[in-house]
Amino acid sequence: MRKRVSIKDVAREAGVSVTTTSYVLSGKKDARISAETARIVKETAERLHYVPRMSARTMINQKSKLIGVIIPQTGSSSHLMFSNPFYGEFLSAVEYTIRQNGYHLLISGTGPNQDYSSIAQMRELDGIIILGTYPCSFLDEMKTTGIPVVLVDAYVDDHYFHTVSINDRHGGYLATKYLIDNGHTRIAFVSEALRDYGVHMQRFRGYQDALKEAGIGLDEKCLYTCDVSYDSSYELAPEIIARGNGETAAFVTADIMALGLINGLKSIGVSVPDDISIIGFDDVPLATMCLPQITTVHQDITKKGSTAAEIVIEAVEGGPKRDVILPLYIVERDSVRRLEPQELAKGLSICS
Amino acid sequence: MRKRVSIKDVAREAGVSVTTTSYVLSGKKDARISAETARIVKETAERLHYVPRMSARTMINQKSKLIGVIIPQTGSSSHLMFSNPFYGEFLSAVEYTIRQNGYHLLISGTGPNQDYSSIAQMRELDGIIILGTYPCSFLDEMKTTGIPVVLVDAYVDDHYFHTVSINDRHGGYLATKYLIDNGHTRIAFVSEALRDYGVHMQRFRGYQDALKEAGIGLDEKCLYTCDVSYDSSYELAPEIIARGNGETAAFVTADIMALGLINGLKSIGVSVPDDISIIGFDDVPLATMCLPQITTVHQDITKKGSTAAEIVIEAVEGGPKRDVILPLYIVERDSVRRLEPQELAKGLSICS
DNA sequence: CTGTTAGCGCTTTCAG
DNA sequence: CTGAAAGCGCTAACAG
Repeated sequence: MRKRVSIKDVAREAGVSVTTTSYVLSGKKDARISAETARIVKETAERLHYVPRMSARTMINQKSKLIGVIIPQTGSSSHLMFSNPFYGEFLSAVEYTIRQNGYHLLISGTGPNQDYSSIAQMRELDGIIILGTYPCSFLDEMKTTGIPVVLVDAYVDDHYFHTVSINDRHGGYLATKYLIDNGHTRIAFVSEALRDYGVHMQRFRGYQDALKEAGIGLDEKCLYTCDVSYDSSYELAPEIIARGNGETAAFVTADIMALGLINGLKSIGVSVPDDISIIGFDDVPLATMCLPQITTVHQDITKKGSTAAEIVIEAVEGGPKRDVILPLYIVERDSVRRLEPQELAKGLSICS
Repeated sequence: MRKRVSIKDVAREAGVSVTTTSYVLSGKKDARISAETARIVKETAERLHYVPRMSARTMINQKSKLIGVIIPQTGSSSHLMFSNPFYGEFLSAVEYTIRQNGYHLLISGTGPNQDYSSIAQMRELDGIIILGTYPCSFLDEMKTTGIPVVLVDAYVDDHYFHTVSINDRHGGYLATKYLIDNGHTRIAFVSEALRDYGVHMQRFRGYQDALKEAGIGLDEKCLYTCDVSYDSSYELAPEIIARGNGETAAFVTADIMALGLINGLKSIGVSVPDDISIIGFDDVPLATMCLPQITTVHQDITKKGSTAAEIVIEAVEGGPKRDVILPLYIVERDSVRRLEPQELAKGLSICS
């Protein structure tokens, strides 16, 4: 391998100084360079396949043109959580938007001995997009870096952070209300373990709101917890039946979990929606690929990604604090059954 | 924001020179530094929250500790192809392995006016993992950068590139043979448009091999093409039926397509496996989340990712050329039905 | 065992 | 309109 061509080489070859070369190639507006010189320099750079090194530029500009994205990891293996298709779709939108603006994407999980603020500083990230909920200490560390951060799907009230989210509480309300409007009164709530500032907590509040509005008391026995994964919710199915609370419906706070539950239920002879109705959340493509197709709360994941990306970039370039809330609506499909009045008292037939 | 602390600050604060500081912090083995000095320096660095900047290191070492991954993009929107869960799982494994070795992941698609070799040089990537098939001109450009490249799922015979793959031809053979062994003789082949060096081409060869072995002639009318996406294969369903070739089975070269086809068929009243049997390829988690669960050719996607990652890292650090072929086997599930002898002549009942 | 110093490739005053 | 030179943060000879 021959040595890589530097700006010096271009300058020498073009017969001008490095300054001139730099001016031409970085397109400085106030550089009074003759058209002819500029042409020669550009041509020479092209001919030598000159590509400026970001590392050198970064040292000077204090700008790396790099955006970091933090995606939740699976607890067990600390692999990135791409098992939930939500993240792939989100990332795809972020990458596209970022790239259109001349940035690149650094993607990294964090291990026990490597905190992200170090990675951020080491790589001199211009901006960071954080997906999901993290301990306050983690976010405080991020603040000390001074790097703009966009929080996605986290309820943290701190002026430092930009946010993009949906109204999860309202979403939870809509989902639960939809079940109630379809005649259900015994409604299970299935979610990830509730954490402060987390989306599931908010969806739970919405669940409570709808119950309260309908005059239905909250029954702690109808609350279930599992990981946000297909397998975990699949395995939850027998427990729901075993507890025998007679739910006729369940609000499951992520489609991937809803699908796991539906299939888990199916595997023990319980049919959705015939025996129990299920409504999900997210509206990932998966929701229409299965049987029954999942009735769910729709959010625009791609839009969430592109919005987060736009906001970091704006922030990097000095933009103001932004907090965006994206819309939400119910998509009716086949996993919820209308319960007729006479069935109300019966409860889940399997348990009778 | 106060200015970021540099190695100079640490040196001054610790009362030693920058050299000493550098030696201590970058853990040079041959540095004869007194234990006491080392302790003080480390402590000071800690106290000042010193984090070395990679950009400066990169300039010196010519090593960025960055690995680039190229993921196929959707033709239409040039978003990363995360709609196929294959890529998420793959990426997840790469990221994890890379990170364990002190590298980070740069992920970027490429647009029309931004060729990847420029990105690679600009970011001074240490290594590159390329997923899928690209024009030779693209690969030739990569070669000129001198950066180690691992090709995943591409059949390019060039000593420059490391490769990790599976025996796609054998996989295609296994899949087709499985259908034949189950009594099928009219077998459709559904794949992405065949490209030289591509995995689908190889799988097609395997399809031919099995047909030939069984003395079944190749019928061009039974060859179908669509995008590697759920929607695209969903829409293919009516065409397969309309052509009226009487296939009793289909080998579909990706699970995501197989699922789309199954559901597309279902939507027009054709049942899998009752009316037509389908075998997929990949064994993504999706294959067990649907009904019927998809009989498919299993490959270990996570292993593929971690292997690719290991190979780039080895290559970066001067390792030899490697070509790894991962194993493959059939997973029997519910999308293939055994065809009884008397049904053989009948063909697809729908078309009769 | 530790300090001085010369760059790595690039941008940017400041002089011509 | 163009060039010389300083310096971003860090490492690695080379001296002491």
